[in-house]
Amino acid sequence: MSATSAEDFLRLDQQICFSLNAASRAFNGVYRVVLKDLGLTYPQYLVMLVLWEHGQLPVKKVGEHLRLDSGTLSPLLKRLETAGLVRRERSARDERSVEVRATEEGLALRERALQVPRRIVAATSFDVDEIRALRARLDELTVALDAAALDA
Amino acid sequence: MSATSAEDFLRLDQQICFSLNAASRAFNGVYRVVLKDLGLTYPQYLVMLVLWEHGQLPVKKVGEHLRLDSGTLSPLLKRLETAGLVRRERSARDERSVEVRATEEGLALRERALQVPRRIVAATSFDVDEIRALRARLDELTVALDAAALDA
DNA sequence: CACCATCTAGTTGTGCACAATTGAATTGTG
DNA sequence: CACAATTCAATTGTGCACAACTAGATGGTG
Repeated sequence: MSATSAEDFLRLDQQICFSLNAASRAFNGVYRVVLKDLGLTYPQYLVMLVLWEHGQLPVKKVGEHLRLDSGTLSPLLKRLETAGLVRRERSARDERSVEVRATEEGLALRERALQVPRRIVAATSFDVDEIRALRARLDELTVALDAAALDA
Repeated sequence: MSATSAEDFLRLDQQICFSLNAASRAFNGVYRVVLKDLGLTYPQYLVMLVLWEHGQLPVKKVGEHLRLDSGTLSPLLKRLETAGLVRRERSARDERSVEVRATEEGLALRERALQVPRRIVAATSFDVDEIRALRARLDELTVALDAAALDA
């Protein structure tokens, strides 16, 4: 009778998912506010972070950094190109590949973006160690979930 | 020189957001696999959970439970109605409101859904206390982020 | 009682995530 | 070298999140 019932599990799992989902969307809300000045969405900001850090990269590599595929990246990069922040050029060495890099305008945006992270961290009300611990926990979770998704 | 630079903050915040985002999407992936048999997406499953737990509810209340607005719920509920799982009826007492409830088929689906949570919890490789602790942490985060989003 | 602010769903439009497919280029193997 | 398998980006289609707006119903106030 003390065995955990399906109902208990249901409540429990609902809450962890709700919590994760809610936190993710709450983050998104804060980013939306903070990034509005820069004219970027959160996923676009992530792409710019990757380009600022690594310079020119093929779409494939950008996708590996962000765990995104071309179905998401192609239209996103096209919007960034329309906004004048990145350039896409088919690679001469491997014609399958498309190299992406920030334009001058895209590089200039980095200066204004430098204040973003501080504002985000402040918004969490967590300190560095707390964030680190939470991140580690979430990464464990992701590894386990990814492994589980492959089985079924 | 020991003050945390903008670059450090950038790296840190990038990782917490990456981690949260990745975990959220990993959860989604597991749910996609597990819910495929039931013919539900994860958000649809959440709506059914609410209806199973609370019975008939106006769209507004469903949205409050899930933190979703009519822009998301209206088409989602329409899909569930097309699938024969819910019914929508404009309230007689308040014509602004639309009452949503599970059909018999929708209620029957609950039996098959009872096994879902156990599989999800198993996929996390976390035990009950770990999940509870993580959930509490995420809820704190959400509260802080929501509060911060209102300021700006 | 009349009118205005508010509330509720729904719609429209934008952007993201992801599955599935396509087409072209490349690589590996016989 | 030829050809089959693989790789990469793009496209198509579905579904969700959210902002902005519409239309209709309701309720409070002068």
